[in-house]
Amino acid sequence: MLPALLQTLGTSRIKGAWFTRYWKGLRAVYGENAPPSWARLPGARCRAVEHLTKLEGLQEFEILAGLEEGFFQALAIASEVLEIGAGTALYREGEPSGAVYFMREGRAKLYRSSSGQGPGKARDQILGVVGDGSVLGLASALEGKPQSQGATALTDCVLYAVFRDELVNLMASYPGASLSLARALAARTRELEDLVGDLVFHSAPQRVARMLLDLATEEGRVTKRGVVFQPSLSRQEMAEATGISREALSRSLSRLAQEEILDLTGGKTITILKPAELRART
Amino acid sequence: MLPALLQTLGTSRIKGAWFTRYWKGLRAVYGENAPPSWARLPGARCRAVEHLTKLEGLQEFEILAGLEEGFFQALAIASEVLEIGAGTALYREGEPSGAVYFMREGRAKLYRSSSGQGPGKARDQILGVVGDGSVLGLASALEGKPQSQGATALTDCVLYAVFRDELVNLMASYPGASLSLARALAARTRELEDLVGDLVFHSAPQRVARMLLDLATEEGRVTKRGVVFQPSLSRQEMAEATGISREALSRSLSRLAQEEILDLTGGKTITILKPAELRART
DNA sequence: GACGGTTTTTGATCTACATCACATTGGAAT
DNA sequence: ATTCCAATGTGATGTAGATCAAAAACCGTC
Repeated sequence: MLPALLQTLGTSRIKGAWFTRYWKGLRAVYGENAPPSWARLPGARCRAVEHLTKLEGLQEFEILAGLEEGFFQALAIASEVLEIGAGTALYREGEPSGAVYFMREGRAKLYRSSSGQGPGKARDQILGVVGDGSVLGLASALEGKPQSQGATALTDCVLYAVFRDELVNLMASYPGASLSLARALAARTRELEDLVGDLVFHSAPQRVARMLLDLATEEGRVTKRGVVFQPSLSRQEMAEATGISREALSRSLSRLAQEEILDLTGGKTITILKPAELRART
Repeated sequence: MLPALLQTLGTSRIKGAWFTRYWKGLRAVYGENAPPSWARLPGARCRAVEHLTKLEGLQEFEILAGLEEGFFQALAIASEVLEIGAGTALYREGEPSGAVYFMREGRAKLYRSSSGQGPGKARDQILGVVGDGSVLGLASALEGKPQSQGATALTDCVLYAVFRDELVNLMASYPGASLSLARALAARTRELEDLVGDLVFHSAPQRVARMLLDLATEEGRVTKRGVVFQPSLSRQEMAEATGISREALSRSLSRLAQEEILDLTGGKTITILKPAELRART
């Protein structure tokens, strides 16, 4: 591979070179040695927690189940407990990857922004909504590249934050941990593939139906009338998760309400009256 | 989380439950213990290769660079050298994950199919085109789930095949290997995120331009007239990679040729006459 | 309660792209 | 060459969903 080729095409063989540009921009803001990500989170409180409490908390993570005692001890020492309020950005796209976060409690959205020209024109695409027990920022941390996605808390969250380098060191010492975290990454690739498939193969109403079912699965509870839930996503965000415009989402929902598949009259709460019917629309 | 909820919604909290259905179908065909994937590849030749040769070959993989001698020894013992012809399906979506493949030589496409009703209606979406030095089927192998994607050789390929379980064992013994492979997975998630971003943020002509640049970066060479290459993808496949219809792709290309950005008169070869201009269309 | 601002809904229009139908090309087989 | 078949190109048409514009609902504040 000749450098001439890359120069002529203006591309780079290393995928995501695009981010490097971003990163350079951010280095200008944050300086060469970026401060630990959470040190500059506006809504964050870094809580001092006893070692034993941290240890117990970490051992509850399903993805870490079965790992050696020594690993948990080390991870507890390396991690800080972090509390952030709903709406706080945990990290932004293009920012240097400083830490990895284990979500103990709360929900967050992972998203990507279009570098859309002109202010007010930028669009977001939600890549996933994650809850208790997930790992955030792992991929970028392993690659040692800037964040490929943004993460924002949808509800108040409690997280364990671990510095990138410390996690990598831990992974190098505890093979089981690497394997578990690799599995977590594998699960994310599958979810992303699902997303791609959904986007290209299904129509907007179908995607809306699926999105509702997914949300309800995570956030709903069964009642006599159907499945009731208060979505953690605004309509705008639902549209971003579905990959359509806010207006189109609104119309889809109205349509489903009109057909008495949904009940939207409850203010912020949504009731799925006919789950089977909704599923059939997938 | 109540089972009642899952049952009412007809969903599953475990993402990708969909594949389990596929898998069950395939078990009916292949039986409970599926034969090693490559044993039933029609166009495959399993070549007996000396240990030392395998060892050297494996050590050339960039993603494995710097790992311990012992790991390479073990991997060489565990792996088989496989040759498959252009067009051979390495594995299919939904098939039980039997092995992981290290691509030594050749190019392959990773894709997902729509479960489109009715024959002749099924569509494919190409998730990526990979070349020398890539790992195929790793994510599904780690998850221990059926393949979430299909892989088909675009050119004749030489691969090292390793049984799923053997690779997992190796990873558990050599932490460095887990870490390296986790990095490979991280890179794939980034590429998938790029794909999602591309699909939702950019128009068809923009995606075509990017696809051409990406292909040319991998397969092109610089000449006086511009960058020349023989795409490993057919027009149909280019369309699938871009997420548009074959007709739309054709029109896009014609348009670019008309504007003298491309030269398509060379039969199967494409010449990018004005790389900068093409890049500007991104 | 009335008020201002944000978020959501509804309506009307416009367009990019899919789809269908058919023409053309190009390459393998003979 | 000639024939055949698959792959590709082009033209005409329809439509899903974006976009623009404006009304309506919601929400906190006074």
